[in-house]
Amino acid sequence: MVDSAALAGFAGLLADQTRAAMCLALLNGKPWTMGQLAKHAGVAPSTASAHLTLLVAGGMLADEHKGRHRYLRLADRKMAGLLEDILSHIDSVEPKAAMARARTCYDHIGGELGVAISDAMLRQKLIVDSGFALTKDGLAWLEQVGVDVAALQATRRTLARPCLDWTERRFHLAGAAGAALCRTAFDSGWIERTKSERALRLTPAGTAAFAGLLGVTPESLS
Amino acid sequence: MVDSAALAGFAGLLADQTRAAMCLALLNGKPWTMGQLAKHAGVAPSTASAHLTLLVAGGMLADEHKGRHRYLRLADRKMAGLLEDILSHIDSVEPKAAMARARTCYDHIGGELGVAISDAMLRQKLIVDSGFALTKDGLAWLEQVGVDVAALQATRRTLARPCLDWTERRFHLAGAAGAALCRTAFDSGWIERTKSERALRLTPAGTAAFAGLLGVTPESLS
DNA sequence: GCGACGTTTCGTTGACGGCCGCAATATCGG
DNA sequence: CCGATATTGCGGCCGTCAACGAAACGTCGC
Repeated sequence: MVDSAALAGFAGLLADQTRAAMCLALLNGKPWTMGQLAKHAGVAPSTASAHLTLLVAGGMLADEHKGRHRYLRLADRKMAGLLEDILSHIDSVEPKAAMARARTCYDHIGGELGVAISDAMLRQKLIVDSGFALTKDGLAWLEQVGVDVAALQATRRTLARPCLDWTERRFHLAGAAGAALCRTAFDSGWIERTKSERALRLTPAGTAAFAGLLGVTPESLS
Repeated sequence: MVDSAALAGFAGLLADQTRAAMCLALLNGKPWTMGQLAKHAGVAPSTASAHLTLLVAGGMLADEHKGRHRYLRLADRKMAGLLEDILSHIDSVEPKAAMARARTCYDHIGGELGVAISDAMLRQKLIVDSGFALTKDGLAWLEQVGVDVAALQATRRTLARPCLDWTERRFHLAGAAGAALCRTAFDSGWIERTKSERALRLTPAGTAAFAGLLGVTPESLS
């Protein structure tokens, strides 16, 4: 039996807006330094340091001292998953047009939606299994979607690569192509940001678009 | 920014031990009255009333006025599911700072440490397989550890019995001997309480002691 | 209607926690 | 070694919130 003190103590870690903001910032899976988090949360470094010490002691975060920096990240994937569970529950109070837990991972689409898209692209041989490199069909498909492939190839950035999602433990499409696809999805009104600035909502238009382009059905996202 | 406020607000509902105790009590799915919850949480009715109003306003609980009673229950099944998710995560995170998932089970040692100790005692025939009764060697071993066996036998309490651990689904030593062993371990500095008051931390001295007395190695606790 | 009981509101008290600035410590670059 | 940068520790201030008792309110049983 988990006693009330343990539950209250754990919840107390997130019950402060400053600490909550820090944990949310770390949801992208990348380590931040103490100073970055302090600035992000809008508090003095000394204040942030105390908060982060609390969060680490409470098992929410893990830290690593490297030189004069203290890098912080979520303790593990399970913690990231729990945070997202809580967030999705909070979000679910409002209209639930979103049928999937989707979110941006830096500049590309992550979460279940990202994995579903990548799965479908693999199935249709638009990308290859190893390294997620785009096939000829994949390049053509991107053009059809509305991406300026030539412009992408002009940059030095890797065109397509896999990115491991925290909670899904699955790969999804990243790289220049992933970012371009995400931008197109926004521009076309297929996805839009929720208030949380991190979560995505798949619009009805987006549902139709992904169904037509990839055969991704709403059921495959549940 | 807006998101962190929502998260902090929600977590804040559970961040108080009194409110946490109330929510835990409601996890059985049955409605409780205000007075019952007040007594259960150990606070005055006026205090409990304020807390429950908060929890209802925050969407965690639902209430229903019937006559002169106010019946409270979790808002919905999803909320109950979320609570259980959080609790299960806490269970796996709580002992993270310790080298083993140890905890007290009433007055004796439970968790992985308790199971490991009992396993070792079985292996060394200090207790018998059925009923965990102490053997002659077991009584001598307890004396060696520093337990006043004669004093234990003077009480009416069962000397040794098995206790089924919640999460391990394995038996560990309980009864007067289990309690005495736990007390000795505290007094000798082999184990100490973490802040959570429920989890235990095995000290280096404890690691050495259990290794010498039972051949229990840290590896067997992982 | 009249107590008995459960609940709520109000006002007060006291403790805890977040915040800052400043000083101290540790590391990196030159 | 020195200045710059990053982080931590220490006081002290201030707002917030949980706690209580007393009193008011509403309901039930007789």
